[in-house]
Amino acid sequence: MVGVKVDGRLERGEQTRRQILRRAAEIASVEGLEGLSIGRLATELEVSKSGVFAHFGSKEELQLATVRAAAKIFVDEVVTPALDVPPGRARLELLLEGWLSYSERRTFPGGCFFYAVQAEFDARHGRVRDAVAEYGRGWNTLVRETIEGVPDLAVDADQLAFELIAFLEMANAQSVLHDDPTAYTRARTAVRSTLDRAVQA
Amino acid sequence: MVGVKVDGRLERGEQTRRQILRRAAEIASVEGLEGLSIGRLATELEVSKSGVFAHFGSKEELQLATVRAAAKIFVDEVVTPALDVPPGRARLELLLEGWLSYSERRTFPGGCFFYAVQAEFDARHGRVRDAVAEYGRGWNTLVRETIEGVPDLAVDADQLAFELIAFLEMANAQSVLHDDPTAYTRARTAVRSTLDRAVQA
DNA sequence: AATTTGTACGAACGATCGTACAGTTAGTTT
DNA sequence: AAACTAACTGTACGATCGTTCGTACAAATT
Repeated sequence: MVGVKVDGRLERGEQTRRQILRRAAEIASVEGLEGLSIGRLATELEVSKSGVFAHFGSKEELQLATVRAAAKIFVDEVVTPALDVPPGRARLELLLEGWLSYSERRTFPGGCFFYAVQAEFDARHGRVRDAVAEYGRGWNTLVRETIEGVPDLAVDADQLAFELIAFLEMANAQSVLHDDPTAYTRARTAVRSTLDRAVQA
Repeated sequence: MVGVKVDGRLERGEQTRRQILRRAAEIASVEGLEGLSIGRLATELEVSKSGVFAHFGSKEELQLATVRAAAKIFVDEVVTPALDVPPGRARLELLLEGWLSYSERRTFPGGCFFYAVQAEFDARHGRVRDAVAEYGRGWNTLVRETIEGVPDLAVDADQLAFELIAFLEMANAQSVLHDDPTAYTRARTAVRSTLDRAVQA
């Protein structure tokens, strides 16, 4: 039964909502979640301002929904492919390379969505910051646990996760700011040598 | 002749300007250079909005002046102390530790000013982004040249600078976002082991 | 066929944004 | 003492912000 009875109105609403959130995530990766404005979003999508607003009820809810939508894209692009291979060094390398590729191919036009919004909200207060921080913790945890799944790797997993993630974010930052794709090469070099060193410990 | 004849009006103006820019840099490190508003700045400093505006003539000029003012603080806090010791490993370590301390002690309330504004402007266009990118290049160059001043360190200086700076920025990001001071410990560990490994190469 | 439900619209609100300009005040020059 | 100058103020502007509300219309339910 593929064709479940579906309300055409709800269907249309969800589609509009998806379009709004996709565009919102794109804008936010460049101009930040505060740079997002409901009016601009409406103009670019050629819908009414109140139409956009009605989907979320407040700007804060729009920002939260945008973060969730971006997280879904991130998971699809980076996390899920890595979880498709068994734990071990291959999974770890796929996870890291997946991140670099996700950033490098500009899944979001401003580079990694979460790099942008973490830096934007890190020193603020409120629900958006809390949500962003929570996703950051989730990413840290995933990397750490993936490291722990690698045998013959008797190092501090937290420390190694810190260093590896640092390389990824640095590559994103440098490549976007200076339009310099070699940053990804440097990150790959750093990841490989750090991993090699950790395995022979 | 210490008491050079000075125009008291210009003197007062410069002092006001300095107060504006100090506060502007503090705000921008938390809320970003776009989060800065002339009206808010005026309210907090208890001066008139037009008084603030008159000092710069446009918001973009205020942003540029804020970046320059923050750069001066950064140089005073991080760069100058390191240049006071002769080139070599001691200077490199002082430079890196100076940065970590500058971030850790919250010279700017939102952590490193340049981390915040780089992430904010990296994907934009215009004079502010160009200025921020230029200071970023200057910092990269300084770290690389300081590395090159260390004897018995036959590694790719660009690569090493990439990795070391990555650790610093990661510490800043993690500590601010998660209110976690142990990020600095991790960065110091990473810096030391990376440096030790580079020196025995 | 009548009624309810959900999406989207248009107009308007108070607040705040950056900016403009004429006027006030205080220190400098003549 | 008069003329001038620089910092600063007060008021006002058009634009845009997030938000509210009443309405229009299509789809689903009765």
